[in-house]
Amino acid sequence: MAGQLSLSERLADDIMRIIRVEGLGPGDQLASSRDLARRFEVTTPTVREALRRLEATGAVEFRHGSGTYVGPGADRRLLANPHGPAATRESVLELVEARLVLEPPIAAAAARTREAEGLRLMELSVTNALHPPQGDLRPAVHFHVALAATSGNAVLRETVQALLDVRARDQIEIRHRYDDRERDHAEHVRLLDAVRAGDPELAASLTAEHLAAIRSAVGG
Amino acid sequence: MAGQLSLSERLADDIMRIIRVEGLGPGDQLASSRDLARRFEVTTPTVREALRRLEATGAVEFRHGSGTYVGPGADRRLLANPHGPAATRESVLELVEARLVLEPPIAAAAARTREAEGLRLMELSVTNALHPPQGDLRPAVHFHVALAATSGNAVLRETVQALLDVRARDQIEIRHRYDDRERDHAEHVRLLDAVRAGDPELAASLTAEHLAAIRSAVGG
DNA sequence: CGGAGCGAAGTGATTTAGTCACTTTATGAG
DNA sequence: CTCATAAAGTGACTAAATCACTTCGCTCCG
Repeated sequence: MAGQLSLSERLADDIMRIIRVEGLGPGDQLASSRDLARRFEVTTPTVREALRRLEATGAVEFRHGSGTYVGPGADRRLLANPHGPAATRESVLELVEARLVLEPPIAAAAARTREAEGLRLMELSVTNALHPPQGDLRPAVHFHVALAATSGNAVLRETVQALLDVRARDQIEIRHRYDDRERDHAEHVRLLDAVRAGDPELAASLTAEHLAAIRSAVGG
Repeated sequence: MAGQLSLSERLADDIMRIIRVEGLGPGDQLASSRDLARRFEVTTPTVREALRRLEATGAVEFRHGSGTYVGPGADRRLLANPHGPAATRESVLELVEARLVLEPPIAAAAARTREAEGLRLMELSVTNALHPPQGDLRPAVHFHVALAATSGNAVLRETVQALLDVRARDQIEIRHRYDDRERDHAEHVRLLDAVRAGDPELAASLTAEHLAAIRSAVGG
């Protein structure tokens, strides 16, 4: 009753092990399907099944004609379901209300820890919002993710990232409902100041206000 | 620059659509690979790639020789990465600390809402902890998930579920470090009472204490 | 009548072999 | 030097089998 793992599941784990021992990060190219097939002594369709599993979790990305590459998500523990249910008015509201519960304490934790790299990302996100870099193809770190990162806890960062990824799937139809960039920016600046000042209560309450505004805009 | 989705990605979405329009839930059997291949006019390896994607997210499960079945996770928006990084002492601690930030406010929300079905699950979980049902194959709902469900917000429930799924992957090696079932049970009972009484502050602080105990046991 | 065992049918698991489509890069003509 | 083009490498997908496992009905024996 032990090895209940399917071949493609073990294969996927083996491929992740390769990625980790070789220290590959997002954007790095992986060995070709044929190479992997030879290396593990299986056929290419089998390798492809394993890679599809990893693709679903954002661990790898396919580029037709070019190769397979390491994706974001390779080292994340939490993910948004890429095949999750479609958005409804209720589900969008439910998501905002969940963020209203979860993100204020995260902001408070960030104001306590003030992790350096997270602070840098918050500043970067705030400035980029005004001067969107043109030739820059960097993944445009989201402010709330940077805020969570400032807590110094990667699980909290990944949680916020996953919540925003869920929103991203929904937002295609919702975007126009609440897209007040200027107000967003102003609130982000105040939030950044509160974190810089090391004021957990203020950071939490500002986050709550910010999300409450979004909630009412979305139809709460 | 529109349809950048791979065939297996679209196929996976189509299969999820079938599951939803036919109202299939966890445990229900899906059409066979060959049937799906015929229906979508592709070959079986292609269908299998799509199903592997869904398997990775817990949306479907394969049973060799029997069929393909709908899994838990089919309707979840948040997931634990099945191919996430291996557990370390630091990562386990980081996970507990994240829960310490996230779960107290969830407990408070539960004490405010007191959703009926969630309360029932909490009671079930508490009683089952003492009298483990023998012939029962139900997925043994975890107390903290039931607590989150009592908030009435499915995103909060899925968040806690995902966090616990991450722990489950790690816990294989850690289980023996903190397995004080009796103490757990006692704290769960008190927590249930606080929620029943509609006391958000007490529910939050009890949750914080509970998780802090786990943290120090794990080596904080 | 009832249970044990056989076996066929259905299913997933994997292979083999090949074709097509796309991208990148090197080459060579202008 | 520039640009078109050929070549090589890659993923995408097909086609047709074979193997392994599960299930279930049926028969046969008790």
